[in-house]
Amino acid sequence: VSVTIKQVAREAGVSIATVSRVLNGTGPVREETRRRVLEVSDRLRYVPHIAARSLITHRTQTVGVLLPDLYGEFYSELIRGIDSSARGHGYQLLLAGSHGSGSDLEAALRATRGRVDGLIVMSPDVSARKLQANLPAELPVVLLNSPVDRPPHQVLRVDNHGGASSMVRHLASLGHRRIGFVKGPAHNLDARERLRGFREALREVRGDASPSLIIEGDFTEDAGHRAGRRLLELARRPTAVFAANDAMAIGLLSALSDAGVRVPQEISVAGFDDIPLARFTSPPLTSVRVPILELGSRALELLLARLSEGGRRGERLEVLPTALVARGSTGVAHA
Amino acid sequence: VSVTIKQVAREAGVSIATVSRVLNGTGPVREETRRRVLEVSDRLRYVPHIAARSLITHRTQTVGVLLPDLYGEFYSELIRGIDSSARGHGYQLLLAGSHGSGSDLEAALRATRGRVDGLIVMSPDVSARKLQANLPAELPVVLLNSPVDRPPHQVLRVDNHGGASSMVRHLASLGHRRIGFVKGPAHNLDARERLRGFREALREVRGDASPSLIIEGDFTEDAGHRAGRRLLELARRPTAVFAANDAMAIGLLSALSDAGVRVPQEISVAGFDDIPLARFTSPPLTSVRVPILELGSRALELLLARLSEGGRRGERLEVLPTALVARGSTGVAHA
DNA sequence: CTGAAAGCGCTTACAG
DNA sequence: CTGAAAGCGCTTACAG
Repeated sequence: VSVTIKQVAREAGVSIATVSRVLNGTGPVREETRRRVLEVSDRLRYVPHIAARSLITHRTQTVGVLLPDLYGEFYSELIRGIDSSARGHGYQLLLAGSHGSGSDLEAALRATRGRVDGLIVMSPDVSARKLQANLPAELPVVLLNSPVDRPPHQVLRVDNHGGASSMVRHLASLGHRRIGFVKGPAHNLDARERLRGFREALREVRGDASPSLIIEGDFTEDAGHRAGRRLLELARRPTAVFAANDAMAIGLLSALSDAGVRVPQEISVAGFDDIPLARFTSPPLTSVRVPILELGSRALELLLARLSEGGRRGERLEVLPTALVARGSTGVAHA
Repeated sequence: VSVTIKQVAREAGVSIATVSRVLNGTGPVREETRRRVLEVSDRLRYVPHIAARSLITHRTQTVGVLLPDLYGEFYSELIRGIDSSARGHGYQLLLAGSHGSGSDLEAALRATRGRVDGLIVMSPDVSARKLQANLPAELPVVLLNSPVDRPPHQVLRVDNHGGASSMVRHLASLGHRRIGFVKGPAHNLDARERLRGFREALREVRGDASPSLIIEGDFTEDAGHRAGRRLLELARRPTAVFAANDAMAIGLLSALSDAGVRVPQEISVAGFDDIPLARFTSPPLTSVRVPILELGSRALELLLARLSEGGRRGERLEVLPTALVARGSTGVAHA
């Protein structure tokens, strides 16, 4: 169907080896020959067959991206970061989402054999051991927010703990001591680290550590909404609520609005991630900025570095800083 | 590095042809041979090299997905729909976003040669002619919301026109006649169709057709915010505003909230897309439901159908219906 | 039921 | 500077 190198060679009156050399810029070629080959190749709209090439070169110019899920703005930003960086370096993206269960991850991993040069894997939910067992040893891998941190894998993390702590300190500086927290999924590393940061900082500022102030959640708007209702039923309401991600904070805002509770006059609300939408909730959401786009592009860069590394070993763990972004949803504690 | 079919064959004491037959379930094989090959292949953790296979079979089990952009919830939902459907059928996704300009699209298209069995292309911004010229004739293609509708390409569309009209009728039924409209990007087909639906329905209900009620926009929250401010400066404010997508409606809500204008008491606000977040704005956003997830999964199914079609020709244009979802952001006209 | 061989579209030593 | 040939890891007629 498509035009092959053979046709270009015949048409240009040279061997396929020469065509290959011209197109790859390898080896010496007479200028006139070069021009002729290029002219024919353009005219025939020849595009090299990558699969054939990669069989020999062992390079596919493709990066596999395995994500636990694809729901929501977080992932689209992450993918955007990876994609824009990949594009810049001439790489394609093979995407696989929703490997919720371990066997899905394994299947997705297997399916990438021979089609990618490296892997970016985000798997905050899977146990470290399981992950280790499934990762192909021969492929460079960058792990995002993963519980694994031993070589030979590069790990890129977000400073979840530090971000959560600084939010608590921010709230404390506004006078809050009774602070509700809406948790993320129990097996999710990000969620656990955020909870840990919350707890430690709360102790530091001598906040109220009542268990009733900590509500279950799963990172969805719905969970935030439910958590909001539960918190409102408390005998002693918190003066502020910190949700482990923005989606839940948005659900929280919605529940408070439904109940006629004013934010931040009666209750302050804070989130985590600082998704693009956070600026546009009412009131605008105070959050912890996670450089999602950068997380994606940096992951790709680390992977490319490993690809060209050739055995050299560098840092294995990199942590991206977070930043507190104070907006209208947090204010001084009322009572 | 990886184990090849040759190693499996040697280890199992058979020819590579036999290994191939066993693994693909083609051709007759003695049960005992079969078992032995399977045992060895499992033990060695053999995974066939897809690139090598696809060189012969001309099938890659991969679908290329080309999107104009990756920003926001719309795209993550769309990708999620495509991905979940692809996974179910054993297909991988090769993703390329942000082909804003025509040459990017062409580059992205070329890069897919030999690595995909078919293409899902969303390109509401590019002119029909340009698109036609670049699409590989030999590859099955499904076009999403694209201006092209002539064979041989399958086109899947969302009923933008009908959705916009029904929103106008909804607003009219609440007594609104002075309705502002925030446009999407000028060259975007979805945006144009929504505007057209708005205009036609507005005429139907004898609404105010003042040009000052139609504001420029580009589908971002920021544009919605700016549009909100502009509308508030009008001598005669509209009693309702219809944004061409939810992101802009959210920006609008934020601008109104900043200005202390109550929604829907003073102004009704409506969006388009019904992204997951629309339920959680305050007040919850009235919108037009676009089945984004279904758009993605349906696109993949249509593509797969074309792949197995073998020359048979079916419907070439399919339009997914939209649905009005009335929530708290729209109410009866005040004055 | 099984194997030897051709061939998919490329790249790359090896000669010349 | 250029070409013939080997080979990447597979699949698939063709024999037997």
